[in-house]
Amino acid sequence: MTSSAILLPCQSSFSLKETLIGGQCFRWKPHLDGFCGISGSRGAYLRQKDDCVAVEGDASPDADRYWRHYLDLDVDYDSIRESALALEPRLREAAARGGGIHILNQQPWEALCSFVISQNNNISRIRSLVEKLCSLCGEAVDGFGCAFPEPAAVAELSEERLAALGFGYRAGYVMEAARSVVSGRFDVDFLKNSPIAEARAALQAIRGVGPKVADCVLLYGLHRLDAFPRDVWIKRALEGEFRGTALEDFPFAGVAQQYIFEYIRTKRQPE
DNA sequence: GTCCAGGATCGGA
DNA sequence: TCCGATCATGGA
Repeated sequence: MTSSAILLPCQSSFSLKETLIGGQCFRWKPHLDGFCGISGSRGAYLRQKDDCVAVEGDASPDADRYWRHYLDLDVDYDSIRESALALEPRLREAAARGGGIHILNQQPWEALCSFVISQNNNISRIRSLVEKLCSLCGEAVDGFGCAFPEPAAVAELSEERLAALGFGYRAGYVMEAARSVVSGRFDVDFLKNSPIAEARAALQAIRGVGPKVADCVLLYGLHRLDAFPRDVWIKRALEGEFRGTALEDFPFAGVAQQYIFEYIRTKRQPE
């Protein structure tokens, strides 16, 4: 981390921590007063200082543009949050807790693979499994560990090998996800531009991808903010304090969902 | 030992 | 269409 830092201006409400550690992505680790991780083939050490994010470790000429986009810093989340609150006042507490979250612009394949792994699993174990996959067949990124593997590299593994690493019954699903990308069945352009019902159906045609994982891929991998992943926590909230909410049809439903997810998972912790 | 986790699939009602 | 059983694994 010897390269000079790039400073990216951000809205003062932005929370780098909640964005990187809140369950969208499983590759960022706390480091000193910031976070270390890899997106695509780029490693970086990110820190937030008030209205800026400092980027170190990426000497690429377009590092500024790349990380601005990855962190979605050009989108006005203050406006999204206010419209969500206007639509659903019960969101007040959740927005106070998770309102600094941005939706990352992750690689579609990484989101597909990560959330196939995530099914019926807890976050710490998902992180561990994703890390194993990267170490196994991801390319080394100087000073930051291994990149998320290419789909072709995963497609060349075997179900037995993955199962032996602890992937359990998901091993076959991970292989299938990789093959769907290699074969072109995972059509990013279609998923990005089709009506969301069609995009969901296309994703659920991949074995191991159900309704929840499909929406995670759409939200986190294709940046479709109208997607609305329902995991066990969100289902509880929808049957409890958010019963009858209109948020699911909100154009930025996925953002509101992320506030709720952060809120219900952390409200019993001091911070 | 039991329960749970950013669930999906399958067979049977 | 809906419901329950089942699927590995490890931490609480």
